[in-house]
Amino acid sequence: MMDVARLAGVSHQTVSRVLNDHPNVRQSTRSRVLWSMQELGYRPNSAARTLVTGHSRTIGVIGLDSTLYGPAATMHGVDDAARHADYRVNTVGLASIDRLSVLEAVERLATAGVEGVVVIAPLSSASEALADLPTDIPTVVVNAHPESGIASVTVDQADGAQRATEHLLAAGRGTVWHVAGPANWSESKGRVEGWMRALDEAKVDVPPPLTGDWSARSGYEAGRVLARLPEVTAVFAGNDHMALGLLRALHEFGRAVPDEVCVVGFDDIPEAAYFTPPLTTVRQDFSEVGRRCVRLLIGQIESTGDAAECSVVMPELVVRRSSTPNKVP
Amino acid sequence: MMDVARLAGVSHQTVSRVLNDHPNVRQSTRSRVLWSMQELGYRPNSAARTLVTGHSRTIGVIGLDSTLYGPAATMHGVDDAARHADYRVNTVGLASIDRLSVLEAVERLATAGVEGVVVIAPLSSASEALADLPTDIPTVVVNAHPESGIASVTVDQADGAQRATEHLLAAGRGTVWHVAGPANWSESKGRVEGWMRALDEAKVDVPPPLTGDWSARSGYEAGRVLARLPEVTAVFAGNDHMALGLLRALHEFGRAVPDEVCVVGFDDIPEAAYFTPPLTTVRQDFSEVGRRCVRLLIGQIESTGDAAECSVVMPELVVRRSSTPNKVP
DNA sequence: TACCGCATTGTTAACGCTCACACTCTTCGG
DNA sequence: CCGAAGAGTGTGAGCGTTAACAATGCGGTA
Repeated sequence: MMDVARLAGVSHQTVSRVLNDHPNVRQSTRSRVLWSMQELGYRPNSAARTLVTGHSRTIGVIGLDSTLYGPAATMHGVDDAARHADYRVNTVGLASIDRLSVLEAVERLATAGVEGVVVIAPLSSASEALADLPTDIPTVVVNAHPESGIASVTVDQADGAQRATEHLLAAGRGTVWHVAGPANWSESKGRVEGWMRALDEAKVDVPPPLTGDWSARSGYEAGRVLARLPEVTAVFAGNDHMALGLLRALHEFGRAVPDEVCVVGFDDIPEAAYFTPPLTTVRQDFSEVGRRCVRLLIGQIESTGDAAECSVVMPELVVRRSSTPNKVP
Repeated sequence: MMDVARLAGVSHQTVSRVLNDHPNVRQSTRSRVLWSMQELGYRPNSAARTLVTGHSRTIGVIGLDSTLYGPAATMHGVDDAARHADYRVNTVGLASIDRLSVLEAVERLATAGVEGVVVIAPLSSASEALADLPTDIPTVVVNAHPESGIASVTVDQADGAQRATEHLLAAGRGTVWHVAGPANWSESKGRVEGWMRALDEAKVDVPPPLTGDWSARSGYEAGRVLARLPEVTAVFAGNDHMALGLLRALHEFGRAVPDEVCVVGFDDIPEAAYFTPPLTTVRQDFSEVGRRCVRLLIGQIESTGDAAECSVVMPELVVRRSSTPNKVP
């Protein structure tokens, strides 16, 4: 910086002013400084700036070490929004999903000097771990439990699940079975809740839900059970990957989809439209979730705000072949 | 830090020594300092440390703003390896794929003070952009062209493609068609190359390859073309998602897989085993790729090394139902 | 006893930047 | 023609840490 100043014939402070777009710099001086910076290939040192201002312009993201579509898509939304707000993004993948590991991840980021944290790990354990966190650092959690009192952006899982279930009920085939996600995910809970609500309102029996782990494999396992029960005519899968496994199992057992069994998924992954048959599902706008996280977080950071705001994104039912039979069995 | 020193009755330098595990600190002093840190909830300031040491212990990752499985999985490998090496990870998603945007991303990271960059954006444009980069910052590129002379970790795409094609040829049905990935991806090129090599060696005709964009949609489009050509009996898809679309199209046109048409994909995404029918594919160990990237990069960083090393990971053919017909047509 | 060597600790000066303040030079109204 | 306001610029301090060197105290050896 001194070099730039010398070359431009000004003081280091003037260079700093140019760097920070201060108004009181003469145009000619400004361009001379700019030119010098160019000439010398000068790059401001962010560590020094952070040290003196106390602001790192960096947010941390805690993500799951998985390749699940939802978290990855949300991550991109976060990254994009942060870039536009001129913030850097520091990621930490969670080694395991217990609260200790969440705490450790937060600690890592805190030491790295982030100004806020977005948690894309919608596990109960994460929310709990965060609840009794040193509150000295702004935090936004994706799909946190509303009661937890932390700022969060949530997709209304229950609403989506309810609509999916109602859609299946509308086929008039009786009750709807459910392959749920892991019990410790808040998403799972919301979806189970919405599914039950729809069944209750329609006054039909609530069959016992099966539980998977979001993977196609687990959907397949569940499918092998369901396929053998002749009374199963409609299944709401907790996500699209499990729906894929389910479709596979039904196919193997010769149960035609959608003519014998209707299936609905959740997420609307890009491939869902190309399943056999194309999958009816509930779309979540993940990148919007990511963007809102950043907006909320930066709000908290820059206004020294408190307000544990919550933002809710509504999902949308996308009807495809897997739930629209031609003939009634 | 001063506070900690005062509470422990030592100088700030001794605190620093404890922090950095210097040998010459008496055990009793060390624990007293440690206790003070605990007591005061002290956290070292990484900006200050970076400023004085000149090392940020941060690496940058340039990724594609996509939810493709490969890049996401590689990213996790990088994140994991970096964490274990006690480096932080700064991500930047690429807004678009032109060279300007790559350069801009590198510039962002450089300003953020990263000590090295991993590029997970295996586009020709990325490699080119990187080739004429200010070489003042260590860089490792995933699947860069070997000729480019940059350090990289590559999966031997051509080998995988060749083996996939040979596997299809072994069914004895004549030539193998190919749905390639986008032309500007180095992966695509390698896979096309391997496919052609296999056909050449078997002395069979090389049909014109179709080109997709990795998405299931594009595979479906290609499938609608291929399904109508009765001479098509074996197809090698550039990745699993396109294979999925392909399967869908073949199904719609009543072409049985694998009995009429054999299909092989590439990547072995977790869902591939649950396609209808389960997909034969070529597995890439993405997290290994990520881990090696970090190892190479840290090697470059810490040894002030030059050595544009290249590391090659071999893919593996995974045979499933989609390429193993019962009856010969 | 005198002195060397080592373990342990303290002191001072950077690192590159921004902030607060001081200073100079215009410009303009009275 | 003088003084005040304000634009434009420079000076010095300090952000929290580590590196280099200096200083202290202890045990052992000549």
